[in-house]
Amino acid sequence: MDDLSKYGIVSALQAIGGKWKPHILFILLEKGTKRFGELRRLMPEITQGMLTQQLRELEKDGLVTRVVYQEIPPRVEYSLSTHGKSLEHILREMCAWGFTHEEFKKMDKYASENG
Amino acid sequence: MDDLSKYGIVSALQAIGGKWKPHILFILLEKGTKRFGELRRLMPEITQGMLTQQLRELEKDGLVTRVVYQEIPPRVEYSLSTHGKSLEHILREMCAWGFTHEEFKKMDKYASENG
DNA sequence: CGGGATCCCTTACGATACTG
DNA sequence: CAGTATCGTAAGGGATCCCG
Repeated sequence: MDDLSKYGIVSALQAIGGKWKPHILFILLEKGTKRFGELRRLMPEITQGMLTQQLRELEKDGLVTRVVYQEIPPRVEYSLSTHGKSLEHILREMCAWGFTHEEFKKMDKYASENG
Repeated sequence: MDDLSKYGIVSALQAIGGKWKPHILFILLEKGTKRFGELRRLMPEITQGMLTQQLRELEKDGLVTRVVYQEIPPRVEYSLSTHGKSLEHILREMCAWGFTHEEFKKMDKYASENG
């Protein structure tokens, strides 16, 4: 690994970073194909506009596949692309590290409060 | 992995995300202990203030160890803590995935431009 | 149902000047 | 040398309204 390592990680962070993308990716990873409305129900805090925007970015990055069914009422389904699924291992590792990090911070706080 | 997976990843992203932290972590990972001025020279684009802020946050998160030598002129050395080193595997995987992602985007662009 | 458009706020980031 | 303080800008995120 050379001095340009950072560029790879910057690209990765742009693809999966932000407030909502990890959550969306995990849902599609764990639960498979979902409609727009289902995603909204699974993420009650997100607004319609933000969900649309995040899905568009994930689609543009090739991580999520969007399928539109020309029906009345309209139906749109989202799923992970093959490329998106290649993130599974890294997402799970980040998740695991994050949990140990939370534990570490609690212990660290305890240590600093009690010597 | 349950529905709360996202929390781990949010914690991880807060610890290593942002414009500068990955670069700082990679430098300390690859080159070992560095003084403040050395870090500045290795990252010419960052301002003093930002470097200080990012290092403080990394230190607060327990990823980076800061050692002050009471000398004139002052000397301060930064290095990865044991906990910080536990990020090595994940950082390298993110970096590798990021590079393949860049290649994917180029191919995807080519495909969309040429059928 | 699944959006798009607009406006607003907060946070991240950055430039500059000053200091023990 | 290794910071701190202040101020300004850019980007991310959010509320609301409208639409085929």
